[in-house]
Amino acid sequence: MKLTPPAKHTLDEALTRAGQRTTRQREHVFSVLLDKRDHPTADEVYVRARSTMPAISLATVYNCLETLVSAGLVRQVNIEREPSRYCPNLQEHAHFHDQVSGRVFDIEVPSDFMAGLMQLLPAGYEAEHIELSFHGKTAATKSKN
Amino acid sequence: MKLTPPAKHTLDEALTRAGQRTTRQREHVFSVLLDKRDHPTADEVYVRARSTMPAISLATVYNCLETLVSAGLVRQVNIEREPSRYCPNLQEHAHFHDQVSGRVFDIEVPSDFMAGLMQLLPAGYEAEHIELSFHGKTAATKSKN
DNA sequence: TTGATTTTTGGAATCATTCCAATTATTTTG
DNA sequence: CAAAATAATTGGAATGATTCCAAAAATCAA
Repeated sequence: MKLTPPAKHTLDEALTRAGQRTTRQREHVFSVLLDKRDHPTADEVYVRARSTMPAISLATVYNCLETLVSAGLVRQVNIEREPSRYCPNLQEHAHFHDQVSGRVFDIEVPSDFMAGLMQLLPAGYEAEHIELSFHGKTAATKSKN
Repeated sequence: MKLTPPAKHTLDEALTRAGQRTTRQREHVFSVLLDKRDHPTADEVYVRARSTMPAISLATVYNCLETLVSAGLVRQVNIEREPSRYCPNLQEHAHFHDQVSGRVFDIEVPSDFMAGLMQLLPAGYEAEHIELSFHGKTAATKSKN
């Protein structure tokens, strides 16, 4: 509901670096994402954001998310053509999409591993970003994001 | 424009196995995909299909593509929330998305490699399908798909 | 403060895709 | 083969996530 000082600092700095202002709404949307580390859609963020900022609009949520993404603070996760999801986990990682519950889980990937994937590329291809996602079922869908 | 006998056989068999009929339109859409091995969107398939079957409708193209995908003959490729693309390359492979031209290229992946990726999954996660895509630029965007 | 620039906002617009009900094609059965 | 049953095609309407827009509000710069 409220940004911790270091988070606030990260936000301010990233926004400034991107030439954007820190606004109440951007702070709030960022805090919503940090607060519950799952992978909410814009609409879910909207619902959560409104619980403590009832006047915020959906358009603003979209705007804020886009700003946060382009400032490099948040990652936009697209799974099959479902609504985009947003996650504040910036560490390079893969995703697991539970085909039953629809939920998305972060999968840690050794830092050098992704780099290794680059070897697959023929000469002339320069990837600046790799996306790796698994689709299947979880034993029980036990954890919480 | 016309299915080769082996392709026709593959199609018939896969459709029958899936409990679906072989129709003129399904054959045609399949042939359109085989004819030019790029990664067309439904709309592009529609345009190509119409050039030799002017009466086919967009809804039918969507239906046929969905049928072919579920029959396991065609792979649906989703890149960032762009319109779905379709590719008849069934071999396990990755994709490279050229951020400049928007084009998608197939990237071959050693057959055992994908299996190796499974090791990244914690216990309890069972992936039945892995998606790997690279996003970046190509040296010159020289090839043709 | 004044003006200039950004943001926010609600609603309209967009666009890929799906849905629908009617027609047409294909298969099955008698 | 004809008739009935089933499935596929079609055009247009509906959907739903996202973007666009123009006006109002907030923030910053001078």
